Amino acid sequence: MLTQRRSNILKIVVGEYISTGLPVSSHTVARRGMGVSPATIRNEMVELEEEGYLCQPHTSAGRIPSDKGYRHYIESIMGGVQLSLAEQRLIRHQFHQVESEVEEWTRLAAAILSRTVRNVAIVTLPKPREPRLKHLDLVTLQEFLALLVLVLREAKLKQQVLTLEEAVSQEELSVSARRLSSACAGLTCSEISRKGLGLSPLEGQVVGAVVQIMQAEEGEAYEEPCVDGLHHMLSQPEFASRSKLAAIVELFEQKSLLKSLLPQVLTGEGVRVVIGRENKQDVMRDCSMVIIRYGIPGEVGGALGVMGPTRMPYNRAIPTVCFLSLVMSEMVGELYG
Amino acid sequence: MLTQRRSNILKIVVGEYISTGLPVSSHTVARRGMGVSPATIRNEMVELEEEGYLCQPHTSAGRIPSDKGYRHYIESIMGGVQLSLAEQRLIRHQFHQVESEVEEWTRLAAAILSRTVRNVAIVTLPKPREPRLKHLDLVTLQEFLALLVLVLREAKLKQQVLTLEEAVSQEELSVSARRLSSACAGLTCSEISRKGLGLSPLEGQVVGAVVQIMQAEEGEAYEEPCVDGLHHMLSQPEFASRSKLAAIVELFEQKSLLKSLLPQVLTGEGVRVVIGRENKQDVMRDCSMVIIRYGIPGEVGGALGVMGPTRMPYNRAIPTVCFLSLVMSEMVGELYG
DNA sequence: TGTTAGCACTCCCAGCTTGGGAGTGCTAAT
DNA sequence: ATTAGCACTCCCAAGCTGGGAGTGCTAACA
Repeated sequence: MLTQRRSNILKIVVGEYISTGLPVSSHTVARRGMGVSPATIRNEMVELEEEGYLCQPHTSAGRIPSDKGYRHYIESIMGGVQLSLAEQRLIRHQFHQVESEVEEWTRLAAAILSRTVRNVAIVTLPKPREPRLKHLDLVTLQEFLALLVLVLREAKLKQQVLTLEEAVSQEELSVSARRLSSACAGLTCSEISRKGLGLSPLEGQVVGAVVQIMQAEEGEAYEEPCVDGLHHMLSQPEFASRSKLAAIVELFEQKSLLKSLLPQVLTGEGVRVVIGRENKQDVMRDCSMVIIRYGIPGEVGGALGVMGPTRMPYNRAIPTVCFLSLVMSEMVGELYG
Repeated sequence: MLTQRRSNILKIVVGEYISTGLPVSSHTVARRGMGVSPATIRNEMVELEEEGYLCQPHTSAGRIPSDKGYRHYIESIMGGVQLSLAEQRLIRHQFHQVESEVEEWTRLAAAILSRTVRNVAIVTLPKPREPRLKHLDLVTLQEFLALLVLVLREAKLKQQVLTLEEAVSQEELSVSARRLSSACAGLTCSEISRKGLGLSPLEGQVVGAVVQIMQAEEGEAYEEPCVDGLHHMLSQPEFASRSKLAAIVELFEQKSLLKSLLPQVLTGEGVRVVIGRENKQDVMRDCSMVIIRYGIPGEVGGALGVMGPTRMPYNRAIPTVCFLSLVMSEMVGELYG
């Protein structure tokens, strides 16, 4: 356990380093109102370094927080900071503007998050744990082409073009669509596939496609994420090295990689902070993530979070991520009942 | 008009500079089989420089092509290079794999393009010039919430959540949907809005939403583009300066900016190459674009292209862009008849 | 015993210097 | 017209250097 004074020093070092990016000297800490001289601070800093909370880039430089230092700052020093009511109102207001379009939610969340934290934001669309069919429609495109439209329970659309064996009129398609739609409404993928007998060839084909689409939907833990704020990374001194930058940017472009990363990290509820070497990926050694789930547990949900160098404004990132999760959960709740 | 020899020299300088990124010396050109000594090459280079095809970074360096040099290379020297048949087959094959999903076409095109040219690729979804409604459906979500699903003529889906004035059953919704769907099928936005009289309040609300969605659809010249290969820029020496890089990345993240850029450039048919200072945007001063339209002229179409430093492999970029346009046009044609 | 002023020491870093080398333009000979 | 020879230019990486910021240590002090 840290003494009160050491705790204070750590707090100042973390705060200062996060805002300036430069190693923090004993003078700087003393000036931030500790009431003791730099020499005393130095003595304390030696202790903090020995206990692993701080480190020195080189002998005659100031101190910077280690991963452990950040961890302690977040868990024991920072406290449960929240967004101001004004900020909360503003965010809520922005969400109500795009209430009717689910896809816009994620974009908005990503935009807000990346802007407030000045780092890269990742937000996935909400995804049901067990997708159920709500409605199904068939629309003729050309003689042998029809468009299959699925509405999943969570107001999510899926489409696929079907190449038909024979020409079918829109009326026939509509009849089949209505039959299948009422037969399969509310069912899961596996329930539908069990029904797949005693149907006309056309209906068989449609059901096959439906099952295929829904299976693909079921397979993934998260939707493809929306990414915003990549450009923030360019201005960060920690990404000065080209190779590191390239590796990270590629990670974000290959959104499938991100998808595989989310489930590893997101076990359990609540906000999760992963700092520096706590990351499994080598590329992320100098990065931190603040991520969280949102949605209705066990029913429908997604993930959102922010990623940046370990020198990240956690006192902004954490409350913003938490609040966005809350708002998104509410919106999902309202829509999906 | 350039003499044959100067033309050859320009060709070698451009080719060499594109592949190495270093100023090209008279020795290098001589070694590439001109049959004359470096001194002769130098004399010619002085002429080429005076005519504005080449320039020198500094007095005692080799030459690099100017914008005018690239332009001449593309128009008079490069010739109508094409992709090899093997490459064409490979690309066609890849497209047939994702035949049924329009959105995948654009992603695939962007992936292929960015990979072959090793630069950033931009591909928009196909968009009808004058969207027409094909089909319409209403699905109840909750007591006062319904999902409006539009199928536009080009197999494009749109969705919107409607907040209803009163509770309406799925049956009633289906009846209204069927009525409106058959009444409005094949009509444009303005034709539908003219019909907007003598309807029930519910139907009025639906028609209102339909008109609004379709108007929004009509307003834009291009769909939001899919971007791939941003990471290629990081390895390019011309983006060594942080500020330039940041400006460009931001341009690509703000996809709306891109959308506004496309119509400016894409006037007329055929491939369009914009080199360096020919760009209107200051950020793009050192960049080139190779872009083209695809689709069915006057009916439905989109844009695709590649962007990178002026030192771009035009002899790959141009045929790839052209061929992708051809394939995408065919696919659009097949689907939309 | 905790705190602090003083001081020698460490080490980074920006700026300068320098030598080598790549490449040019010019000239004179072929 | 072409080219060998040569002096000249200019970049650039490497080495050097002085200043400065910051530390750890010591000894004095409350």
